[in-house]
Amino acid sequence: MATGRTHRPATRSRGIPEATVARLPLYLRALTALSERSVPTVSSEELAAAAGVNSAKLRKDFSYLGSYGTRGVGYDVEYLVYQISRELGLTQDWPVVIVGIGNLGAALANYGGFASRGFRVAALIDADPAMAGKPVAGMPVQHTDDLEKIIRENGVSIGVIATPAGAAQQVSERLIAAGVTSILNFAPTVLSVPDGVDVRKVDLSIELQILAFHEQRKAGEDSAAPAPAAGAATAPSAASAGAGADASAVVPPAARPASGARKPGPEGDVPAVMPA
Amino acid sequence: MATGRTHRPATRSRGIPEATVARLPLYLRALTALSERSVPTVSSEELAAAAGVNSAKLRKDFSYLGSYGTRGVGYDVEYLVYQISRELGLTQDWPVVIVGIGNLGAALANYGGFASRGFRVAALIDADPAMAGKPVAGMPVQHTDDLEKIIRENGVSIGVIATPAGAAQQVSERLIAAGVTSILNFAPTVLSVPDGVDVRKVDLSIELQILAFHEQRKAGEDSAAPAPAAGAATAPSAASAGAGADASAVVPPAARPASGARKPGPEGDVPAVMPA
DNA sequence: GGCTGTGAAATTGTTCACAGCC
DNA sequence: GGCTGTGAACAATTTCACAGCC
Repeated sequence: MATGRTHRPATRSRGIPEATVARLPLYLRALTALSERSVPTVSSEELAAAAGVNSAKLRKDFSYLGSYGTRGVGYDVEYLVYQISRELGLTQDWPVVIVGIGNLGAALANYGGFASRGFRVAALIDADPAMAGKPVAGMPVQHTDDLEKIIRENGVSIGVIATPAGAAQQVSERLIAAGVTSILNFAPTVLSVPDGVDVRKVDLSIELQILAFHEQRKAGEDSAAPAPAAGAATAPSAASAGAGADASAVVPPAARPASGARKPGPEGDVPAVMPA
Repeated sequence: MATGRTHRPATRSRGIPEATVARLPLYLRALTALSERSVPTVSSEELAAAAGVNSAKLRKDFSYLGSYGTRGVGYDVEYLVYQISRELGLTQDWPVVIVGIGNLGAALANYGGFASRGFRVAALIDADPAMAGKPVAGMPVQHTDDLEKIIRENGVSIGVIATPAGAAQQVSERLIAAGVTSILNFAPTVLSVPDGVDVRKVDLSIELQILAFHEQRKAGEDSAAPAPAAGAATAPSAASAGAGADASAVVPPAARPASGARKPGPEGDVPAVMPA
């Protein structure tokens, strides 16, 4: 799931499966909430419910970390918080830089969820000279020229990229050259990075597209015909969005590129809605 | 991967595996870029590189959609753009609402990636009366009181939640009651929703935690001792972050809760760095 | 009696490798 | 000759179900 040229079996890391690692932060969040309410112990069933998974999976996950529970009783909340934190590496301080202080970058800088884990925003970096020195989230924005210096002086190994897509690859190269080995990428581009560098992607529109896929299927189940949306009326005509949607959006090509008739698409080839 | 009480085999949807669905938006993005450069055809190898996957996987993925390529030649870009768009349901207009117009909500409202797919931000909603009427991304923020009305009048079936964690569950209930059946949740909470409602989560700090996990392992490989970070000096002491990190963060509990000696953690139990 | 820890089974996802077509 | 489409092998993940301990 992490990108990066992961050629090694990926989970050579130390036995803990990737899927489990991806859930540890979920468990940690649920446990932290319990800890704040001074709950001393939880059963796998309760904790699983709080984390939104099923209990068998949770127990299996924890079994990769060690035997931290007590049969007949459950798990000690504080102890487990600590063990998971340690496993995730959150018992140490992780300075991060955020590059690209637009709307999203500023939102990230202000996001409390970082600081409350072991992450410390060490610097905000932007290419716009007009931004330099302006305070965002109580911290002056610094110019890209100083990127390498900032990385090195702060011992940063994790970088967050929130630049426009066009700048992301170059920014990632500079980050990596300066010593960063993990990147969280919000720009909608595939970064190509050398071996040994981890990249994780968050793409907001991808998530929406996945929802749309399922949403469409739901509509198809209700009635036989693939009806438009769930709600009723309106739909203010003109398929292209209000503001400046690039007109290229979705145009049904004549038919198949070459050759004549083929088997139609899996569900019948008729476009449900077709812009005129 | 989608949350929601997915009890059905999940991929009863129409044969297309979830993992494939999750990659379609990636392919679509790469194809759109090619289309803009007027590239007529691509091979699975080229397209795979552009999308950041390997070609076997891409071909397998496409084979679930149908036989849209031409042996010896490759795929017709325009045709494939259309087929994937249709499969994802992007040939229709999807009005979405964003609830919670803080930093993140505003960033989402301004994010161009939505409009350029089939998504149209139909309304911005916030609970703060002071926000009401204020323009964000060229659109007046509306008050939560009108949530149900807005949903119904616009036929919205997809909602985006960018509220604080405490408000998220209640907002989701109101959205669902008003007709929303898919939710993209940015609040760091597990939403519990009825069957038939899809939830996808994006949690910024979770991604960072996963990176930290791998980062920690890397450090361990370099030298025998688990060295701090990659870079060199600094690390401005004081483990807790600058601003208002909740002091409860990470406290190593005395030892095991009950009983005496146990097998130590998988990697040896000594905490790498321990706040004094 | 209640609940964890874990082998074994079932399911899902990925990669290989090659037949089939242009 | 080049490249897609796909069965078959392989790998990862999830779920089951129950032995083992408190």
